[in-house]
Amino acid sequence: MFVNIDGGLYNGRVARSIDPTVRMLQALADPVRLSIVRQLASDGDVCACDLTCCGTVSQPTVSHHLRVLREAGVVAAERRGTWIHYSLRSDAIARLRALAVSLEPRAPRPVSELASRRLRVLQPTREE
Amino acid sequence: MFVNIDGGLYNGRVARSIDPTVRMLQALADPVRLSIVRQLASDGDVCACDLTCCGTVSQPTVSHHLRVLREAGVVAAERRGTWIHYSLRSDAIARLRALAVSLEPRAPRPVSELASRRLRVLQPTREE
DNA sequence: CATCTATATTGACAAACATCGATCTAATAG
DNA sequence: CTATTAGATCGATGTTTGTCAATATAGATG
Repeated sequence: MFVNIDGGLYNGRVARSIDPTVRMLQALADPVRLSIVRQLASDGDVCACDLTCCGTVSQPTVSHHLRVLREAGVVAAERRGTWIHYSLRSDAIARLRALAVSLEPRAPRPVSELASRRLRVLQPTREE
Repeated sequence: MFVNIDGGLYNGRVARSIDPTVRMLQALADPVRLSIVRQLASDGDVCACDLTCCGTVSQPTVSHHLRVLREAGVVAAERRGTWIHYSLRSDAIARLRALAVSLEPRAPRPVSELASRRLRVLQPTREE
């Protein structure tokens, strides 16, 4: 058992990732959950019953997906009487936007960063 | 067997999603793959060998992840002699950014959209 | 209290997935 | 052709995940 590339423990598989960005992406990376998130984005504040009745998945499945989204910090739940209203968390959206921006192509990096690439003394130098 | 919420076929589980955004999110939602993508974003153009040697996962595993990223349209591969260079696809990043923007809170929607919400004749009207 | 409705939880099951060792393929060098 | 190196593919394995039916919980209401 050793520490993995992302800090998670390795025991036959990568451990449940601690990186909040990965957790958010895992939560979004399901058709039903993304559909829920899109509905929350367009409606702002949605009762869980509105999500249950309109989909093709059962109520327990919707509840399960809402739990995944909640535990990943993507949605917030607020009880109002019998109903529970769900809404998107703005920090989650901010995190997603930050990821997109961080992956955007940048201006050429300083030489100091390039110098840290691994040496390849046993291989012919790559052109470029 | 019936059509699912996202158009995929249902046969005990949601079929492999056709939604390219979901495919992209599934590809990104893994610690090793996100780490690869981040390295590609910072280095611009990376030889697969540089990804193999620096991680804690084996070469076949890296190759597998690169395949997933390639098939999801996140990265592009280009052979240069013995090496294969990988780079981020700008359309994938654009898609990610578009998703983030589409989830951003908007100005209040026109009433016409609100009218499509389901009627709840058997329940007391919710305040709000 | 009993009843009803909205959600959550549990348990089970099959499909998908991440991982690795072993092997295969492709390109280059001698 | 042989040897070497970079990558991909295969097969097996254990884990995770999405799904549902059944059941439980929680608030409201009579």
